[in-house]
Amino acid sequence: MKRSGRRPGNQDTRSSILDSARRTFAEKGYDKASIRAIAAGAGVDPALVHHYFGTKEQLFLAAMNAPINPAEMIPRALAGPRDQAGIRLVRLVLSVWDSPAGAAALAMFRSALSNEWTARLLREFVITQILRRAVADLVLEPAEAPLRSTLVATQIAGLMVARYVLKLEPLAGADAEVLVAAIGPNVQRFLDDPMPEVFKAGS
Amino acid sequence: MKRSGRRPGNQDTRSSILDSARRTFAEKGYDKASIRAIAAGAGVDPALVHHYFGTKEQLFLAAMNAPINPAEMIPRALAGPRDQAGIRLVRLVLSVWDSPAGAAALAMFRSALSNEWTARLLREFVITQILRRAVADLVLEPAEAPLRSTLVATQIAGLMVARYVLKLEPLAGADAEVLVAAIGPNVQRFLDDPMPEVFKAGS
DNA sequence: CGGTGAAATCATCACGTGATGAATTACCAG
DNA sequence: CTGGTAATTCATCACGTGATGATTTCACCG
Repeated sequence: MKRSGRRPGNQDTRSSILDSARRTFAEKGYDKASIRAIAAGAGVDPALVHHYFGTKEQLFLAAMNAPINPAEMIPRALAGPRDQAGIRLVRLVLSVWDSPAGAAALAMFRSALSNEWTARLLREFVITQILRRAVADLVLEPAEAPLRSTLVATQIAGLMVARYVLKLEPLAGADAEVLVAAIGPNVQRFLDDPMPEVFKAGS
Repeated sequence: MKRSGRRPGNQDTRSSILDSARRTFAEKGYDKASIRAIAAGAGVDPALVHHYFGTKEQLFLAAMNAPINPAEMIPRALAGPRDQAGIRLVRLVLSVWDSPAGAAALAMFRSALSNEWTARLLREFVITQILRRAVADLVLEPAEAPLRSTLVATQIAGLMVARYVLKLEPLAGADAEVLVAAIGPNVQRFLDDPMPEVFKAGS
């Protein structure tokens, strides 16, 4: 009367595990997303998750690898008049995160806020791939690029926290273009506005 | 050969537990801050923590109650010329969080990013005590106050995330006044700048 | 028809968590 | 000196976690 063993049909369980992993990581973060919950979300035994992807870290990396590919969308933010880069940046961020494909990005972000090694992961990813590779190009004075790009990151991260994590109303339910129009110019000013003369005081 | 029972000396263990709780909550967040770790930080048995404060939630609330009292510092942000409120607000935030007393606030913030009920806690606290009670007064047009104040919250939250949670350099190590000068004006613009005409598109 | 390897499940293990109740000790009033 | 009460510790419990190894079943190929 045992019914172990292989189940008929489904040969796409591997990718359905990945889907469930992205969804679960997105709404719970890395720590609180249990392998059991991910397995249940895919209608599958927890051990099977380990069978396909080894450890939990590897599953997380596998879930993040495919959908996060900024190399394709960075040019889209750079193209166009330079004095509207801030607006384009905010619009790009919102369009990515509001789309279903943004679940993976949201997963990584939420995880980075509560877990140490995912935070390191995101930090290095954001710094090397986004800030230094894209935002820094928008800054005229190279010496100011590091601080200016982290200031931009400040506004973008705050938007994501308020809208997607804390869900502060009415901002969380606001139309994307309203936010683009309201926040974009401020991002632009982080890129352009003259820096205070206190600039040399670094660390 | 048992050495249970009461220890000599120390009658201030209760407050030392609270101290350890604030420190631990601040650097780990609500979930990852184990009662065992808090007890160890105070050099005390875990059961004693339950003895003084009942459940973990009650301990968290007790640890947050005392040091978070915005009623005293809100007037400080409101006083002064209205067109520099943004600068004063950023300066106030940084001064609070950079001080050792800011550990409790940091605890609440980090916890709100990873835990559901602490998020609700902070959300309602921030909305009712900070935004509606202070920031909203700075907005000229009352109808715009809700959105404008959450926009301000966006920038403030992003500053805290980047500086204290993700620790993005060079922003994390930057001098406070540099950030005040760079970010304050943008906060001010969230209060003053004309809103886009797309405004009616709410939820 | 058979058999080989992958897919899937079951039954655990070791561990850390929050929490509880009993036992032990120190302090203080009488 | 003697109770009694509060402070502190010990020994657990029940639970959820990530992970492993054995075992069973299916699919496919010859």
